[in-house]
Amino acid sequence: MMDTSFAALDDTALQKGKAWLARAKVRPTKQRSSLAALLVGDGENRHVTAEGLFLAAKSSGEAVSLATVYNTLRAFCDAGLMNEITVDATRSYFDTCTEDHPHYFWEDSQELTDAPAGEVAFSRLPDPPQGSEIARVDVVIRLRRK
Amino acid sequence: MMDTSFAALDDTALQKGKAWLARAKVRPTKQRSSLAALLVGDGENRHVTAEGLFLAAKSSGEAVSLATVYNTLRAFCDAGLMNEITVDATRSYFDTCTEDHPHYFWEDSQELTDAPAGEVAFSRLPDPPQGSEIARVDVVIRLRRK
DNA sequence: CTATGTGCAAATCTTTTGCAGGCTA
DNA sequence: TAGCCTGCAAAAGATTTGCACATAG
Repeated sequence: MMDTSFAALDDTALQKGKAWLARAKVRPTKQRSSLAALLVGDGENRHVTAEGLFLAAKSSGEAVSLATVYNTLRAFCDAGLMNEITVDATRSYFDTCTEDHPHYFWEDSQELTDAPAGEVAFSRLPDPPQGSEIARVDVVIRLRRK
Repeated sequence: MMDTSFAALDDTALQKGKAWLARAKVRPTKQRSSLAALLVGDGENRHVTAEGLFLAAKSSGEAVSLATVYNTLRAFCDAGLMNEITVDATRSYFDTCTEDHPHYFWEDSQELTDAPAGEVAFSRLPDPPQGSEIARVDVVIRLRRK
């Protein structure tokens, strides 16, 4: 249910986190820097729920309130640093990769991961109905344990 | 936000609704028959939210409680009569078409509709990771007014 | 008649918000 | 210093559940 593999919260990770915030002109408060470090401190893409990130912060020793985690994830999305992915009607997932790419959703563990790059392609896409344009195409490959 | 075009609740629609329930061996109570008539009474596919169906029932004169609408939609899904579609983290949508097909999601009106049949095709799909199989591939084309 | 469904209200769960105090630029 | 940020608790929505009553087969 939660992504347990977060970046370690060391100085290197903190620097990377702060650089990430600076790139989007997001003010680096203590809480935001910690969360950023957990998210991008090791250069990996992450798919998190608010609850998962909250628990990760807590167990890494950084006390951040759940409300702040929500507000911060929202702020990161508004700043273009993350994307919200809709795969489950009851929970929001946030992705540190902001490009439009396909996902695997593991129905057993409720985990969200990237589908292998370049392995999904459309051969046909409809023209958008008149007066509209395609904002994004979400592809979620739902996996079930066999 | 809600689908306002529901089938009229006349005798023909009721018969169709009851037949639909019978096909899946779902007990045709008064409320279920009414909701089924609204959903499939005219043979069209429908994409509804619980709230939307609840309001449609109410304005067609059939008093059904919101809790029952939720329970009923859940029951229809369990019986294989409908599918839940995840497009919005805050609301659940239900589709009377149970085949795996792509959708348009109109971001302005929050409406969900079918994308034109046959207009979406994959040229490549990844092999499912070992030990897993693909349960479904959700494709949601998000549209924005231009 | 018996199992199942219904309605209401209350509970639950996720996410947002108001406000007083804290911290960054 | 001024304005944005944080934390807490409370609010807000969507959905589910407990329980007494109703009803289909």
